[in-house]
Amino acid sequence: MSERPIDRRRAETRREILAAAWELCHQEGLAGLSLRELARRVGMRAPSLYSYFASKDAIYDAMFAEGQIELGEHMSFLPDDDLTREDFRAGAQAFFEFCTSDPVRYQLLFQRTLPGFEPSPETYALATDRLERLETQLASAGVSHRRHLDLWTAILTGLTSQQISNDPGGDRWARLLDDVVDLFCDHAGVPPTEPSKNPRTTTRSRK
Amino acid sequence: MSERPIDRRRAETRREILAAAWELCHQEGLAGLSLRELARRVGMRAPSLYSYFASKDAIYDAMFAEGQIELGEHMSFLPDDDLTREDFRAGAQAFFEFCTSDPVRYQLLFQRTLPGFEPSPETYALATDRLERLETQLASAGVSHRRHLDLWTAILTGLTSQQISNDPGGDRWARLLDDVVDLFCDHAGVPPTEPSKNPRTTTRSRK
DNA sequence: GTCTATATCCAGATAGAC
DNA sequence: GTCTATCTGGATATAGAC
Repeated sequence: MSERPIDRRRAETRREILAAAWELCHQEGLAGLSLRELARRVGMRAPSLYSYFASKDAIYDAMFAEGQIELGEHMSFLPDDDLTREDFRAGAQAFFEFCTSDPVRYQLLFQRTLPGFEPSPETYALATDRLERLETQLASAGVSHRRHLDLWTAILTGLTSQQISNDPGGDRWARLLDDVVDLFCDHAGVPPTEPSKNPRTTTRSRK
Repeated sequence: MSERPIDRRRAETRREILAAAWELCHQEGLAGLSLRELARRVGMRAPSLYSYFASKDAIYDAMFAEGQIELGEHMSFLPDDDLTREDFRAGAQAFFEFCTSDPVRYQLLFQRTLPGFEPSPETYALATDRLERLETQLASAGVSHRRHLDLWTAILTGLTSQQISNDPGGDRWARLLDDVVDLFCDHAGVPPTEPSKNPRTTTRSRK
């Protein structure tokens, strides 16, 4: 289970390559990733990359996995049980911020735009695990219909993708977030937070 | 103003090339458009395409324009004045169907995923004209805040993109459409349609 | 005017020397 | 592990036949 020095070094080089790949994609677009240029940036020739990744798609796959893990960490502040309306608001804000802060990452994780690329089963499992956790969280707030889960994801990705496509760097859709969360919560039956109490320490009326 | 035969022929060949380009993109993905393969499919060699389009991006631009015009036609059944809640429902259904029926076209029109490609000003004007018409239509139903316009587009593109990305060919998000339209209309103050009257022939209570 | 042929450049990927 | 050399093939652009 412990890492040999050779594996540590190898993992470090992989990380270095991935960091350069992200930077390159930020500059040239997700599909603009070129192995020659990527290799140049880490002081290699293109064929040497194949010692670390089996193919260009394997690099995309590792980036996809990295993005999913980052998203999981970014959302990990949310409790698994007894979500309040405040948690919905904070969760929406966090997801929105995560996505809009890196449109290229958003494109890789949530849009299917790279011809021929599909995440590997192991990597895709990261995405489904995350969705299952969300399902659990919503259910803990009494939102247990798949319709409501689907509505929640549609609302969030809708605001997010509009913000990215039509007002990058701005807040035209960001400002709608709180209203939309309230709209959803009213619809899905998540009770309003009592303004006089602290939602994180109050006993909930729901059992 | 009238077309010379030579221009007619040229326009026809352009249309033929565009049709083949759409077919190729449907098969290989939007970014998978190859000029060699495109030329092969219309019985040409690649360089001959340059007699009809100045560049590959010019082909994308023409496809973008074509898509915008198709969308305009697809939505043209909607009146410009006095939209009812029924019109919102029908409009949402029509937009959703238009988008999900051709994910590649949706990607070209609404997502910014082709590195380096931007529609020309003339072509982009088709998109802004369409959005202005939508603005007018919403205003005619008393929905005149930009917040509501933005919410409407976010909701529609959210449901649409989720359907395309996560349940292509299915109806998982399509089934949410009517509920969401009602949610939006309640929020934006579009009055419910009286069930006993025909919304297209009834005198509206709103002036 | 439109075509074929060709030139240049760049892409992902592999073989094999070291 | 990293390199050079090379394969296949796409994108752009030009020359010149017809």
